[in-house]
This record gives sequence, structure tokens and C-alpha cells, in this order.
Amino acid sequence: MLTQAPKGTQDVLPRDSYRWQAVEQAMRDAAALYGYREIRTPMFEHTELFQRGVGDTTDVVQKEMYTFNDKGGRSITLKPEGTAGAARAFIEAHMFADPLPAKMYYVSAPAFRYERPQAGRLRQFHQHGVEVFGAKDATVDAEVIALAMDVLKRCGLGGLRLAINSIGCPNCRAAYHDKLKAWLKPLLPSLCKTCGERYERNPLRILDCKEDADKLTDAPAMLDSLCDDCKAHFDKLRANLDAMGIAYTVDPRIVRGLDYYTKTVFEIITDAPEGSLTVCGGGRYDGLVSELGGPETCGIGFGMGVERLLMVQDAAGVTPPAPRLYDAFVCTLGDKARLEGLKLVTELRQSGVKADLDHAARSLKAQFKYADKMGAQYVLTLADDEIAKGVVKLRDMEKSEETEIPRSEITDLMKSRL
RNA sequence: GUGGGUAUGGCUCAGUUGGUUAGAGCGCUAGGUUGUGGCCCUGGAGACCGUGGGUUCGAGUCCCACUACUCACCCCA
Repeated sequence: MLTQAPKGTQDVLPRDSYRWQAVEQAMRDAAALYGYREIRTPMFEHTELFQRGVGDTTDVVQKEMYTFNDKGGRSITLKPEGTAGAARAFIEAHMFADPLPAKMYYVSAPAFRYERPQAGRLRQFHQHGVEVFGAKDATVDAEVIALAMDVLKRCGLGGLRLAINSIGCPNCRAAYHDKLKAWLKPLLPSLCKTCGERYERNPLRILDCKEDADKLTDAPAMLDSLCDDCKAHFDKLRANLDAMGIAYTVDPRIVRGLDYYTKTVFEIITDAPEGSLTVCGGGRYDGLVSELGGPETCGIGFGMGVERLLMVQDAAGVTPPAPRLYDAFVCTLGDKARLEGLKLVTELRQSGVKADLDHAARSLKAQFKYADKMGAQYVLTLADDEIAKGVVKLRDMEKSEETEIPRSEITDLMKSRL
């Protein structure tokens, strides 16, 4: 127990951390090209922020939050997603008075949900994401989607499926709810248990049900009930995506589980043989900022699951190879040579060559074995003979070729071969 | 929250109808080559057999409970 990470958490070990750094760099590089700057918000917020922002009726808020009272009696919640905190910061820092839109991103931000862990689902997980406040045109919807696709592409995942939908605004959604409920009513007895519960609370979510999917193919779609404004926005989004050359499918079943979404919603999905997995999800949230007490400000963003992204990389066989740990490994024989070796390693490092020597006081043979296991490109050998001759033995480990190089030239030579 | 599966060295797994010192491969480590990696050979370290009860002369093996891990559902990244 003591030496076991808490349920649903995992360590990123030294041998794997390069993979996180790579997908983080992909996000940073893409975001910079699109004019997004990083925001970092706290890992925890006042519980009320999520109740108001994410929505009291959502599963995330009702069943999955890590909520506790701090020593001052405040109710605190570990953030279950990234948008509410960013919206809070937008309001608190009066960013609405800055030139808009305010475009921001975050990288490997931790999020917490109390759920039973399974493949691709953890209690502490990490998201890359972006938020844009104060841009109402559908070009920004398309930009946010393009950015997400770009990040995934930079991670080696070019062929993921993009599905989009519109869930309308509070006005047209209310009318649609009535229409949908009327259509569902005769079917109600035949639907699964959870769908029965959803009927009153959030009928839209019934369309998301996998169990009853075949009975619902003819259900009225939100898309057909959009008000003029919402419909025009969706049409523009489609035209924008077409113009950008981004392929997509319209999926009327995408609903999303967070209350703040309006109009555009989208998911980027992998269809693996074992089942599909949503790697990225997002949408527009035009009511969120005002709901939290800020000025009427529209918004849009996405969240991208880093652990899922890494899983999909593995499944697709595009896991990047680990970078080389050492360019040169220095092997020494004897105390005097060891001291010279330490000097050589220092010199190499100062020149930008990744270098190390044996710190375990092992035999020469064991030093070579170690260098091999660490994947060192070159091994430099130093013993009394070499010191007397003023040389270093340079071995190319892959070619198994060994030559003597003057000690004074070795650092420059190594540097030139990087 | 609901349902299934699993639990034996660091890893992957054997372990017969309960029977005496719990094995293998890989990995780690040392040596064979007193100055040289990968291949080969030899040795070494490393296991309270998930935890706690029970049955039995005797339990890794049978029974019960618990815990952990894992997969799926719900939900979502």
C-alpha cells in the first residue's frame, strides 16, 4: 500500500518522460503558430465554480468530483476539467477589457475525477487544451478544431475522425427538448433504465445511448430544430472547415456531458478494433462567462486527453523513439585515468556533447556493457597507455570500429559528429 | 455506482489427484577474456506464493472474507 500509487494515478517514469515532453512540445509549437499564449490555473478551485460552470445536473459534478473542506471551512474541488478555471481567470483578471479575442492554451494540466479506472480513464489525468473568449464568428470554431487536428498530426496521428454537431442555444434547445420528448414518449417503456432517468433530466443525452441506438435512428435531430442564428453559425463552420481542407462528419449524436456547451460541439475519435476512444472533445460555451458573473462573452475551446493521446500513439505504432541518452561514454582503467576521464566528461559536456562515465566503479568490461545498454553512440577509452601517448581511443559502437584520436582534438571531433 | 477476470523473484509465466529444499526464460550482477559491448558458456543475488482466517498430519494448490490490479458498463479526456 505504502509503495503503491493511489488508485487511478500513475507515475511518468524517467524512461517515458520524453514522450510527454514531445506531445507537450507539439501543443506549444502549434499554439504559438495560431497566436495562443499559455495560461496556468490552480489545480483546485471553489466547488461552486464547477457547480455553476460545469453544471449541477452533470455526472461529472454530481458523482465524480474530488471535493473536500479545507482548514478554513471552504469547500474546495480538484478541477475536473479545464474550462471553468480558465473562464474564472478571464473574469478575475478583467481580460474582457483587453483586446479580444483572448486566446490561451494549457499543457498537461492535471484534472481529477473520482471514477473506476479503466483503459484510458484515470482519476488523475492530464489535458492539453485551448480556450478562446470573445470571438463569436465561426472562423474561430474552425480554428480551434484545426489547432486540435494540427497538434494530433504533430504527434503522428493524422487519420483520426472528426465529428461535429450543433446543440443549439438555450432558445432553440428548449423547443427541441419538447419535440424530442414527445417523440420519445411512446418508446419510453422499451428504453434502457438510464435512458428512462435521462428523459426528464436531460433528454438530449438519450441520443448518446449505445444500447438503444437502433431504436433512435429516426429521432428528430437537434440539427433540424436549430434557430436561424444557430443554423447559420453551423453552416458557416462547415464552410470554414471545407475551406481549410479539414475532413469531418456531422454526427447528430454528439451531445457532450458538460452543461455549458452551446452551438458547436465536436469530438476527435479513434476507431480502434477494441472500441473507439475520444481523444479530444470541445465546443462553444457562449453562456459560461456570464453564468459565472462576468460580462456577456462567448467562448470556445477543447480538451485533449494526454494519456489517451499517448495510448493512441502506441496503438497506431507511431510511438517516437527515445532520444539518445549519451553521445559519448567514457571508460577508464585505473585511478589516474579515472581522474582524466572525469576531466574529459566535463569538457565534453561544456561543449554540448551528452557524456558520462561509470559511477559504479566497475570493470572495464562492465563499463562497456553499460555503455552499450545505455545506447551510447561512442565509447572513449582512457588508461595509462593512452594518457602517456596523449590520445583517447574512440570506438564507434554501431560499426565496432576503434581509432586513436589525439586528446586535444577529441572534444571538437565529438562535437562535429553530433 | 454495476458486472466480469486476475493475483507465484524486477518482468512473462510453470507448479500434476494437496506431500518434504517453489522452478524456468528474460532482466540484474560477477566471471570465462587480469584493456573492450552485442552472441555463447558458468556462477550469484533476488519469492513472507496479494492479505487474513478456515479445512487438513500437511496448503502455492481446497473453502471463506478482504484488498489490490485489470477489463467492460455508466460517464468522459
